[in-house]
Amino acid sequence: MSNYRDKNIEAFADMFKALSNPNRLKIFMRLTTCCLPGTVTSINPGTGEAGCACVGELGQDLDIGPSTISHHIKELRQAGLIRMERRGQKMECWIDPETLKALQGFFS
Amino acid sequence: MSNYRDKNIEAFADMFKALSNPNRLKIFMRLTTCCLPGTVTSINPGTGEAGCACVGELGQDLDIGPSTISHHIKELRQAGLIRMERRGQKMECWIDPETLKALQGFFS
DNA sequence: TGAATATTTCGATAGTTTTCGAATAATTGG
DNA sequence: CCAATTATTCGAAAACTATCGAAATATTCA
Repeated sequence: MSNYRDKNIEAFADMFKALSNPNRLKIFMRLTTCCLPGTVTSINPGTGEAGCACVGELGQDLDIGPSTISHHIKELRQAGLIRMERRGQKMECWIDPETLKALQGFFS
Repeated sequence: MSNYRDKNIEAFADMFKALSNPNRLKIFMRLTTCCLPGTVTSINPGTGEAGCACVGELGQDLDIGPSTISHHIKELRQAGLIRMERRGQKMECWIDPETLKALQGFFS
């Protein structure tokens, strides 16, 4: 009887690939940080839960252009790590809680 | 006051890069599996702890040549995920327990 | 409507990664 | 010592990635 990890090797490899670039990892970590109480910047439009940031905010202090930021965020989204939704002119991003749980389980 | 993750972004990115290749991820998972009681194949020469496998064993069922296996295992070692030591003709590999702990902590 | 803001798409380029096969090295046993 | 086993190094080819800048798209506000 194979377990959850064995059935999803490709999906986990995609997640780790998304996190393998330092700039993408910083974006991911910024999102996990702003999900903590006290550092919330806004409310998820989709879930109503606390904790998200727009593309521009996520690209601050990263020394790469907006088109590259956009590309990286797309990679994180396609790996299933983050979710996003338009709110006015901005695109709000937040960590996918199910995926985060899966990653926590992977190493335990 | 910055935390452990923030100080080691590059190191974590290197670990995730090492795990981002499906073949390397399978090797890593095989090692974590054989570390569990009941599936132990041998004893770590370095630590005396249970759970390790040689390069040839790790490459089984992977459909890639031995030089590629060797390359992948080198990547895992350089990322700090595994440790290895010669035992006769074979090189025995095992998971670095400290690094595994760091990864567990990263997502929690 | 038109300017401003925020983000994405596209095409290009430089650099990196995966994999192979051949050659090389380390170890053991006859 | 020699052959067999195990693993590594090297050089090459194909595929992929990170980044840029210009152009395009979406939205708001005056």
